[in-house]
Amino acid sequence: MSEREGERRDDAVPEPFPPSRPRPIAGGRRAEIAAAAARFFAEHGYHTVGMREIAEAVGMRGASLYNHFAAKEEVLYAIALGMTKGAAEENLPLLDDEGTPATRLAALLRAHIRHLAEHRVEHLVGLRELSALTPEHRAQITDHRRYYQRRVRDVIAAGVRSGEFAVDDPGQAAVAILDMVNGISWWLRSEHDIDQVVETYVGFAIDGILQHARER
Amino acid sequence: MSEREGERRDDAVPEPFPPSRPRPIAGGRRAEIAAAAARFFAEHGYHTVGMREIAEAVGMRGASLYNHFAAKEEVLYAIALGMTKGAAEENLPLLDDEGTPATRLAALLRAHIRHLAEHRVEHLVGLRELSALTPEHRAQITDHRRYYQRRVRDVIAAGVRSGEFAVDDPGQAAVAILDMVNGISWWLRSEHDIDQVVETYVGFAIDGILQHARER
DNA sequence: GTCTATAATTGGATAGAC
DNA sequence: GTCTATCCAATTATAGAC
Repeated sequence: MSEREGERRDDAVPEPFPPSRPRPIAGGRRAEIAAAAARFFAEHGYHTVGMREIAEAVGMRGASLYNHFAAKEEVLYAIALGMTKGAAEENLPLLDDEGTPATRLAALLRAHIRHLAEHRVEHLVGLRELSALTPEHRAQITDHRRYYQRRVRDVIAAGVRSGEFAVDDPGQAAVAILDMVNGISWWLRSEHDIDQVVETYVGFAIDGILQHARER
Repeated sequence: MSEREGERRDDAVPEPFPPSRPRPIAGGRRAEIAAAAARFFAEHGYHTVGMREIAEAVGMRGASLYNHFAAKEEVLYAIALGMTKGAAEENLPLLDDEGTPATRLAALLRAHIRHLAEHRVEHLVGLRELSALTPEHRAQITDHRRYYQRRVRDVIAAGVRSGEFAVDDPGQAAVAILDMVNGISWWLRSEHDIDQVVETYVGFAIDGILQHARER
């Protein structure tokens, strides 16, 4: 029920994720192409967008794209990877900060929703176009998402043990919360007040689903 | 704060949805084709599945499909419509039954999740392949979903007025709840215990997000 | 209503000059 | 690294016999 020493926590980081580092998406032309492609993919769907269309958006001809990506599918993979792997690397460290499970999870969710809002199109594409990836690439993306989900489950489980949260199945709660917040990328528009959305959803998750003790 | 007469309720059905009735999806060959297509679309994505593949699954040649559907996109439309319109027609009447907002919404969510579990592939396709529809068809589907969402919002608002629920923004709560439960279609497998999932999620929504008074 | 055959188009990817 | 030109494969949809 109490934490041990303040150094180790019972939801401490499990095996760190394998150091696969295919190629950085950030780095000039490549990033520019991926960003343009993500916008088109999000609006019209992966298969209806042609290489020529993407090329035109960044001011080159279709054939020139192959100097930056070996195939169209590689563009999609870069987008999906930047979203899943990127989100994991930027957000998950917050779970290792000081604080109770409730404060740490709240921090993660705030970062998660903000990340999702900033990379809305990439998120949408990464969620929706999984079936267009090669089996190998799809497996990579799925692994990253599973790892993320497991970390959330673990901090929820820690909160249940400490008495902060009251749910029967931390794994199911993690899935429900992540599906709920990821749903934001489907309807978020620039008109929305992000701060408002963030606080509302953190409340839904922590005070709502996880029944964070609110009477004391 | 109290209900008027027991006949009218303050979340009573708004304008009934327009009686567009393009063609019944149920009815022999057409339904068989749509069902097969839905399975393939869900697994591999709309654009990677060919008419030949669908035809083979129902024991005919690709060209013969055009005796039942005018185009491939019409198959997708039939699937999406059967899912959105079908769900609305089967589930929404539960909101007009007797009972408090909490019991009526719980009944709707139970039916919603069961409907989603029984038509899992259609649900997945209807959620994911919207961008492959013609603008007109996409607008139809979106209208149905908006109507469904509005009905959920209204019953939540009624629950807030009656003091059963405690949320600031019923519309936002409706979106969050529907995104959460619709997320089920992404990971549900036949191994899962549906009854368990249903009760867990109804709890997340009613007792959790909506903070249904649980201390009295 | 199903078939065979094929039209018509699209779009990913490559060759090779510059 | 970008271009022009082109190949090539895949796929929706149609024509017309049965």
